[in-house]
Amino acid sequence: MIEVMPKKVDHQERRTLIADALMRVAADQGLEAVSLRHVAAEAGVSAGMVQHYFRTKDEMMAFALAVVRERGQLRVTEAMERLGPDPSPRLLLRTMIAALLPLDDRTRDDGRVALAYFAYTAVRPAVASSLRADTAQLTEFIASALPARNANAAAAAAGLLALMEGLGIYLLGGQYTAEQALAALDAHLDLLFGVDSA
Amino acid sequence: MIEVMPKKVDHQERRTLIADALMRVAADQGLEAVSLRHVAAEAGVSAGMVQHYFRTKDEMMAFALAVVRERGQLRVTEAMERLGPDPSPRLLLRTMIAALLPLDDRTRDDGRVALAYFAYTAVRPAVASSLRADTAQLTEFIASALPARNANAAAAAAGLLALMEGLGIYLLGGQYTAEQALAALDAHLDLLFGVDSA
DNA sequence: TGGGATGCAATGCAATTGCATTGCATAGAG
DNA sequence: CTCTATGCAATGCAATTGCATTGCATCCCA
Repeated sequence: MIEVMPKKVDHQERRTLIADALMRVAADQGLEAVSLRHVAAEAGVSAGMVQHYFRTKDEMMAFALAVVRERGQLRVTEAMERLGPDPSPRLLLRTMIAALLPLDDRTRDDGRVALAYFAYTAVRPAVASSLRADTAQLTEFIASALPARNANAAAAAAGLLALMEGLGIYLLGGQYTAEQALAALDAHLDLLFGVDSA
Repeated sequence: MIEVMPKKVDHQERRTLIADALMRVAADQGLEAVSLRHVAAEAGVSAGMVQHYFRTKDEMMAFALAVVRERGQLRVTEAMERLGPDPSPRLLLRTMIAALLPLDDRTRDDGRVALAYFAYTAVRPAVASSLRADTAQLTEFIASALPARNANAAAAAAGLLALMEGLGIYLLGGQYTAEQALAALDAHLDLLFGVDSA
C-alpha cells in the first residue's frame, strides 16, 4: 500500500451501507424525505457517522445514485448471463430491457429511487452527466443488436430505450401492470424485428 | 346567486397566480424547493396570502398539478385544431405527441414540473389517480387512431404512450436533442403505420 | 510506549419549514 | 350606520434541516 491505513474498517462498505439506507428512505417516503438524521436512523447508526463518511449531503446523494446505477447494470449482466450462449438479438434485447424495468417489488424500490433522481438531476445538471453516459452506452448497444431492416438504427434504438423508460414510469405510477408493460414491449419488438401481425 | 359574495376578488384567479409561481420555483429549483414562503416571494405576495388561498401545502401542490395537466391538454387541443379538418391518423398522433413533449424552453418548464410530480405521486398514491385517468384516456384515443394492421392495438397504444413519456424524460435530462426525439418518434410511427424502411 | 491519525458520538447553531393565531382593513348586507 | 364575513399581513412556534465543532476512544506505526 502506498497510503497509510491506520484503521481497519472498510470505508466503501460503510458508505454502501449508508447508501442502502438512503435508498430505503427514498423508496418509501420520497427523496425529499432524505435527511442526514433519517438516513442515519434507517441505517441504525448515529448521525455523526453519516457525516463522517459523507462530508456533505450532496456527496451522499451522488454516491447513492452511483449505487443504483451499478445495481441496474448488475441486474442486466446477470440476466444476460442466464441466457446462455448465442441468444437471438431479439431475446437479448427483451431480456436486457425486462431486467431494467421495475416489474417486481424488489426492483420497484430501485425504480422509485431512479425516478426521484431523474427529477433531482433535472435541477442539478452536474450530477446528470453519468446518466447521460449510461444512456449513450445503452443506445449504442441496442443499435448494434437491431436487425438491418431498420433504416435508421440510431432512431430505432433511441425509441426502444425511451419506450423502456416510459414503461418504467407507468409501472411505478400504477398506470400499467407488469403484463401490460411486457405486452407493449413485445409488440414493439415485433415491429422492430418484423413479425407481421396480421 | 345562491351564495353570498361579500368581496370581489376572483378566488380561482388568485389560486392560479400562486400555482404559476409554484411552478416557476419547481421548474428551476426542484419541487423540494417549493415552500410557502418561496412560492409567496416568487408570486410577489405575502406568505399569509398563500395560506389564505390554500389551507395546506398539499392542497396547493395538488392544485398546481391540476394546472399542469390542464395546460398539457390545452396544448394538445390547440395543436390539433391547428391541423384543420380530417388529418390523417398518423399526423394526428404525431401532432398530439409532439404537443406533449418538452421540445422548447416553454414546455421544458412544464415538463420539469410534471416529472417532479411523477416522483412526488410515486410516494403519495392518493394524488396519482388523476394521472391514471389521463393515461387511460390517452391510450384509448391512440388505440382508436392506430391502423388495423396492429394486431394488439391496446399494447401498441400503450407502447406509443410510453415512448412519448420516455422521450420526455430524456429530453429533460439532456440525453436526447429535440431532433433525436422527433426522429425516434417518426421511426416508431413508421413501424406502426407500416412504412417499409428498406 | 508513545503519538498521531482515524472512527465515531454528541452537541450546538443558524436557517428554514408548515402551520396556527392574531389583528385589522374593507366591503357589502341589513 | 352597524355588523359581520372576508381578504390579507404579521408574528409566533415547534420541528427539522445541513453542517461545524468538540471530545473521546481506538488502533497502527515508529
